[in-house]
Amino acid sequence: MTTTRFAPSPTGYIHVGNLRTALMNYLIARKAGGTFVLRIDDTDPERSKEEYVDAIKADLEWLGLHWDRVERQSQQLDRYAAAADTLRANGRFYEAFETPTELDLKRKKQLNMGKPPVYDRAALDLSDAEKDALRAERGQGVWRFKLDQTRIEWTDGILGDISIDAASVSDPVLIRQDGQVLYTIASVVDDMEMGVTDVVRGSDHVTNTATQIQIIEALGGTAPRFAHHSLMTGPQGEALSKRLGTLALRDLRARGVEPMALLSLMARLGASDPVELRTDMAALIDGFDVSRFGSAPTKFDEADLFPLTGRYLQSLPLEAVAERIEAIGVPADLAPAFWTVMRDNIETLADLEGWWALCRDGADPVIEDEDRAFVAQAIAMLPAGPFAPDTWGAWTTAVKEATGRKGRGLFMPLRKALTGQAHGPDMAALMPLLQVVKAR
RNA sequence: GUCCCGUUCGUCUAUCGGUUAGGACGCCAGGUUUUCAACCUGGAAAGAGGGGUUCGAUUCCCCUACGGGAUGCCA
Repeated sequence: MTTTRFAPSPTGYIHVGNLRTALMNYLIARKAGGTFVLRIDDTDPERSKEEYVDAIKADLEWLGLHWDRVERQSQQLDRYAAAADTLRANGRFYEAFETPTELDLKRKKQLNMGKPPVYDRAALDLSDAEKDALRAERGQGVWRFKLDQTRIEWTDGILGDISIDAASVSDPVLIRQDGQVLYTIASVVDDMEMGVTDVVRGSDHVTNTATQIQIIEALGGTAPRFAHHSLMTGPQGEALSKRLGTLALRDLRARGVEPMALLSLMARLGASDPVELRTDMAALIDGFDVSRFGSAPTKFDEADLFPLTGRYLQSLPLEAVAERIEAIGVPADLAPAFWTVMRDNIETLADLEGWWALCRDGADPVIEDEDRAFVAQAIAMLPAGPFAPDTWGAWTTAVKEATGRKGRGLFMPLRKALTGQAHGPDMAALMPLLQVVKAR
């Protein structure tokens, strides 16, 4: 049975980058009829905050990415300790005593000599007496996993065949000096115990995967399938991390982005399938295939979200937005007509307010110099309100006969005089909603 | 520095050595609509650079450049 997981650490709000990972895992699980686990990676008590746990859940729920199970790493600490014992028993775990400063110095030296900054395994040569002495002097050491220095290979669901030389990677620290268990082992233990079959995450984890494969094997497990999607960049190819501040899900939500618009983009961007609006999750699940994603960095442009949002809104019936329309002050009797007219002309629901203000208060007319006389004459012919659905047709026909104008030259000046804009809803349908004509 | 991955129209991408290099979105132009939008038709638009291998390279190999990632007692 397919089991996937989304494993955010509650150290901030989730953003579009996280969402891509979450969504892929969600869609894979749903498509296979499997299980989608939400795992809160809160092993770091310093940075993890409860506030963010709640925020992450709220964001996922807003999008409709419902999880089947939720787990917290902070409640699995005994399992990690047990795994550490296994590694010790296997001879794959060793204690090291270098201070962060010493390690930093070693790395700099290696770099200067043009060598890769890989931990030199000096601790492996320590005798028991030396360890005792160091422990007495410095306290507990850190525990490192002893990599088997061969090439680590796997077939990645997106990247294809990957091969990494373990000798080019430092033996990972799995337990800190203060005893805190680190992500690398916690993640592996959880994936094994939760029966995760498919690990889909960002390509920033590729090197982790190499070491984790060895850890899994050392613990007697079998590696799951891995797939690493590319990371996104901004529209210019710049690292997205610089702009992530404005790309949190809650910011996008505040800016009026609709969940299905966001999901439609994220589920296809970077894949060979066209990005088009899907109005429900089933349609998204249906065409999803992680192997169709490319491995090159993907440019993400938040501007793409708004046309999709607009198209989504067009598909909504009045009931879906009735509350919002009432909230901006549209009388109940006008609401159906208002929504029918406006939904084709908005990008986000926030745009409705402007249109309602225009209907309620009228718009400052925009009149070109050469149209001044024409508009004055036409406005004089405009019947008194309230307007009916046939007002526009009757009025423009009369104006046409009186002035000889026709086509665009007839309608555009009138549109601009009444709405102050060159673009907007169908005038015939808009007229009954217009309460005030400032051009009078 | 070292390691991993990458680079095809503006964007996301297709192409398992031989194609007029295809599609989608966007853009432009016509058409339709008595206005806006929508829609229809058409159009412009791409293989980073240099070497190989081959009858033939976007495709395979090498180098260079550029981009992203990794190189933590973060995740």
